[in-house]
Amino acid sequence: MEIENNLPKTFEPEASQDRWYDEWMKQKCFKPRPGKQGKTFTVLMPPPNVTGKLHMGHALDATTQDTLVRYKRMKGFETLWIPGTDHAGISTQAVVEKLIWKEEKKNRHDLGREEFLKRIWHWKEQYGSEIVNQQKKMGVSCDWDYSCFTLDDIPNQAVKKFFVMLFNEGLIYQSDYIVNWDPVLQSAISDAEVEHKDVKGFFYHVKYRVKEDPNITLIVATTRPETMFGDTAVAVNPNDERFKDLIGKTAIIPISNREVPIIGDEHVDMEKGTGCLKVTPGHDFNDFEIGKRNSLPIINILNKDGTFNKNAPEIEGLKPKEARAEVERILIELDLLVEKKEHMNSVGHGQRSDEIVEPMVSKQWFLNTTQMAEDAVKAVEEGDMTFFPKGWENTYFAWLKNPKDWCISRQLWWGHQIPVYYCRHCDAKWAAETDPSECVECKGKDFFQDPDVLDTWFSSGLWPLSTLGWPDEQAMKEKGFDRFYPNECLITGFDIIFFWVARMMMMGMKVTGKVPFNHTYIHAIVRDKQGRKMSKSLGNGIDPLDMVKQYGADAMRFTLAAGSGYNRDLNLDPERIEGYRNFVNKLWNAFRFVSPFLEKAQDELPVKSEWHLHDKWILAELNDVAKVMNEAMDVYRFDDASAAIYSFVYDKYCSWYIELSKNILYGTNERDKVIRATMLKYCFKKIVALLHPITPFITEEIWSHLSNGQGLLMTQSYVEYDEELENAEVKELMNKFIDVTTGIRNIRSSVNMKPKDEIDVRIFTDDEKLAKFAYDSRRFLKDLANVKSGTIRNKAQARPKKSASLATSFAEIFVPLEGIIDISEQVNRITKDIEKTKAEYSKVEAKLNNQNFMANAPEAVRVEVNQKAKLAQDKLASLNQILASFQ
RNA sequence: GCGAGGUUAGCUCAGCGGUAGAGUCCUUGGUCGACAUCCAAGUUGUCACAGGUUCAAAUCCUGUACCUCGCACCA
Repeated sequence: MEIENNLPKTFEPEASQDRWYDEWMKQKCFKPRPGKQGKTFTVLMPPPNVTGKLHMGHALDATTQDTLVRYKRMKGFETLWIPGTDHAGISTQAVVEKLIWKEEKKNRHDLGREEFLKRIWHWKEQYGSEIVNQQKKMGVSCDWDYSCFTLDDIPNQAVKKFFVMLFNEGLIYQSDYIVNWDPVLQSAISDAEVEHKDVKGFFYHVKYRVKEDPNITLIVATTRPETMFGDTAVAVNPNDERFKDLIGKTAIIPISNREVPIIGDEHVDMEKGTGCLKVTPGHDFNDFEIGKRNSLPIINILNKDGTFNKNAPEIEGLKPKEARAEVERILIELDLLVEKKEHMNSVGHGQRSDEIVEPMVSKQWFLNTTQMAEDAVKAVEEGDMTFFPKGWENTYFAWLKNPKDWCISRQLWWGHQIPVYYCRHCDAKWAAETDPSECVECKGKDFFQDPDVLDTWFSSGLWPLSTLGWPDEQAMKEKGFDRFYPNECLITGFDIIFFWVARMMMMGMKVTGKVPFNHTYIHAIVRDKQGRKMSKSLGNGIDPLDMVKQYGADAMRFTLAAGSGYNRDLNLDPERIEGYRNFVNKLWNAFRFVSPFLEKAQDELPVKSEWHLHDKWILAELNDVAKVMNEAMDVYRFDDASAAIYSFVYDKYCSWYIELSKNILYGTNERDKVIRATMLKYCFKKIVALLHPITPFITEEIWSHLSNGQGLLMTQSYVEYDEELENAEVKELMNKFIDVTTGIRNIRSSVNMKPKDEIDVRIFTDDEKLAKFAYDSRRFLKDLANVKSGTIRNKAQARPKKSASLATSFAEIFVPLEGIIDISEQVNRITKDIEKTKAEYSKVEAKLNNQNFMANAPEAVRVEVNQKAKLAQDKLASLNQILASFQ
């Protein structure tokens, strides 16, 4: 029979991807639709930066979320996936500033705030949607109508409302405090944005004279001698016998010769350094605390760009590194430097700028998070929000159980300007949700808004609320706030557990009293195949769009899903994507095989009495896969789900079911052909449904050929486990049949037979069911192992002499080839197998002889071990039979 | 310093009390109507190390070594 097939030989992803994405959009498949569960399912996409380009982390985010969302949608939940983008204050401002500098050699101050912001908005309109288009290439099925930008009207309102609320409660306050100052951004940054890196530096021992007693010099140890211009005390431990008497006296700072008090403070560690500490409250976190305790003055010696100011005249205008060298030179000149030795120092760097941050005292806005943090901890402890995998709650707790006030002001222009107003006339200071027209106190018109903007994470923290319309009541109604809040699940990486997850928890609970989401699934960080972080400097980045182009979005997605379980690293090797591309193609070709027979297939399964054993078997196996996949998806084990369907498609459906079907489909019995075609089609529909959440494009493509106008696959029901289809007996029988077939192939291979050499096979078994089934299946054995003829007898019968042979625990297989085969080689094979089987047997035998085992092991285990012993014995007996046949 | 995770086949990883698994790689053999992005057969492991608990340990406990990652400190 000639088969006509105009389907391409390999799956062509690109055309399929665009076509189906457009179709899904056209049919509004991404919009929430009430389903049979009668419940909603909401997922919030971590909003990528508008400056962003899709990287592997995003691709993983997109894959896990889209897989989950498509799954839940098919399960019949009213599913909403909310997309959006983040204004990402610091990085966006930096990107645009750099661009303007490159093109016009102007900085933001040259342009002025208003003009600069106009430029950023312009840039955002032009490039900000790039990442969205890239997400679409990956097939994400979020409801784009919900899409939101953190600087849109509603998020703006949310930020102001929340700010004013907490301001009026006294939780947001302004204070002169020592903060991490990023000299490149010229802004304060939060503790969380500081990364500590080890830097090689020096330890300096410097002489400080004592005014009251010229004979005494104090040796002060420091890593930063240049900051001595900001010293306002020298501190020793009050219990330190060496220096006790000096407390209350006066030290003279080198170079500037300024006089400062010598104080006692418990913070000073007698063991460390020289036991004498220079105190610089303006530029060191610990010293700031010492200063507060001892009412020391603060001297700021740095400009906003990190250079030294006029309070350090000898090094004014220098950068810290140059200043240090200069101070060192002067100290040597004055013979005040006692010692300089190498020292590894961990120094704070700005996360965005990668520049050394300088502790500096300045007026900033802080949010007191003590109570909110406590509530957020409690919510997880009491199970209102659960982490998957659970271990990540430790990271969450570590941050929230030791809350520090959060510095929320940034000296930037791009972001939410702090809604606090100052009256020039009467010194009033107030927070307002809407632009005020007059001073709240004196009704004067001469007031101004605080120039700072809020930390990006302040608006991100309100994201679960603002994306659903809060605080605008009309918008909340339209977007279904009451139905979709709390979200069901948040999916993100562990690096932003405290930046984002913790803050959403705190802020969401503060506003609504309810957690913003019930689950947090923390996925892995994508690394290169050697486990290194992907970075520009290493050049080891893998561009997801390249991969999509090369292998298709489905292959890319399957790879990421298969790598996503409860692991924290995902080491990605492009070869793996290639492997899964092959899988996608395998599926395609399986479909190509089935497709010519679809005409014959009926829509309904035939009555059970017409099911062939193969049919019962494949339906039972398919049912198992459905069970595994449902269970795995529900707990975010995308790896288990992927593995289950992968092995089903390859090892069950293609290798056996399709192969066994050929004889029927190319045979003469028309009724059998119809049944088999129907079964193949039925299974294929289930396979593509099961796979659809992971590989949406090819499955939708194949479905379009199978569906007979049932609509799109993505709107179909997911495959559920069905107890009726369980069939342990059939599975056991098929497995034995597979073992026999494999055994025959094995024998063929061991004697180097060509595939086209036909053979005669003698099978000996006492398993009557198998004997009957194998006999009935003789035409299939011809196809599968080129068996021309053979016999099936019970083990009481005599074995053929000198045959290539093999034994399982339930059958012996002989292929008489006397004269052709190398007997000694066959004897070797069998002997080796005997050794192996003996070893297995002695293991179980030891258990059975162990009285403690028999007394303590559970019944089920004992039965199992007994069975194993019997199987091993049976196999041994068979092997010995075979060995005897060589005599 | 505190905390979390890891160490299983050459590579990438799953398994987390009852006979060591997958993919990939490798070896051998295969062209005829699904697929060479394929098929068949095969090889591959002191489950880091040392103790302990248990009838039974890759799996639980303790310790050691090495690797990752957080957090803190750093005069």
